[in-house]
Amino acid sequence: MKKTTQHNKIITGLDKVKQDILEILEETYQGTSTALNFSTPFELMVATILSAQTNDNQVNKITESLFKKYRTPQQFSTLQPEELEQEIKTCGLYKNKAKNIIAAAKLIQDQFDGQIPQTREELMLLPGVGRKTANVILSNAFGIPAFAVDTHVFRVSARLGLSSGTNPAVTESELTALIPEEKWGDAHHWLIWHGRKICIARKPKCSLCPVNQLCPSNQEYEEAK
DNA sequence: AACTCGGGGCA
DNA sequence: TGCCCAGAGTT
Repeated sequence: MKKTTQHNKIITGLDKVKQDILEILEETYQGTSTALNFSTPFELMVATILSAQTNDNQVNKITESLFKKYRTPQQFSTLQPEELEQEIKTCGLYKNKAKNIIAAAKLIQDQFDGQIPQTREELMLLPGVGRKTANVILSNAFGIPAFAVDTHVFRVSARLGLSSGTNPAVTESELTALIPEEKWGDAHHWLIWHGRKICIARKPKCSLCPVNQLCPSNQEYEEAK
């Protein structure tokens, strides 16, 4: 039983570090979150598909004029790929995205009565919608709790020891268990913001990191310099 | 598990 | 000018 007690103490200590990290991130990045406001779930889906491997700026620049011309699944489903490609050319990967968006619109028309589905399983049937995009739609459009794990969330949470870094789905469940539901939205923004500004993929700026004293990966990056 | 799509941002 | 990137699909 002594072993069990000791084990519990170690787990508690680790959890304390995780909570400290999350608290510092919260203080550091408060007010930096940007709301995802689109008038319909379908528009959010289109914008989220467009944002893959692309700077948000590129998407924000075109969505207003794009949705002024086309808004509904019905309207997108009748587009020719070349028409949509022209509209979204500045977002990168545009041929795939155009094809997927049109196909998704058709599927919503044909199989979902023109309404975008509200379960992850059904959302992931839509071309161009993977687990991350499905979770973005669930949480932002329908208020259904779902932690969207993109590459930033995946990398940063793994480096900080908040997750195992096995794969995005595992990270999703680990963060879901670690962070209180009412803070998922904030935590998501902190991790992404931190990943963009400080904990970047190559040569992370550990000296500027507000949690570098608590981070299990800090030493390794400092030594690598 | 590796490859592909791709223009824009940034060193 | 070259390298990298807020994913998802295919093989």
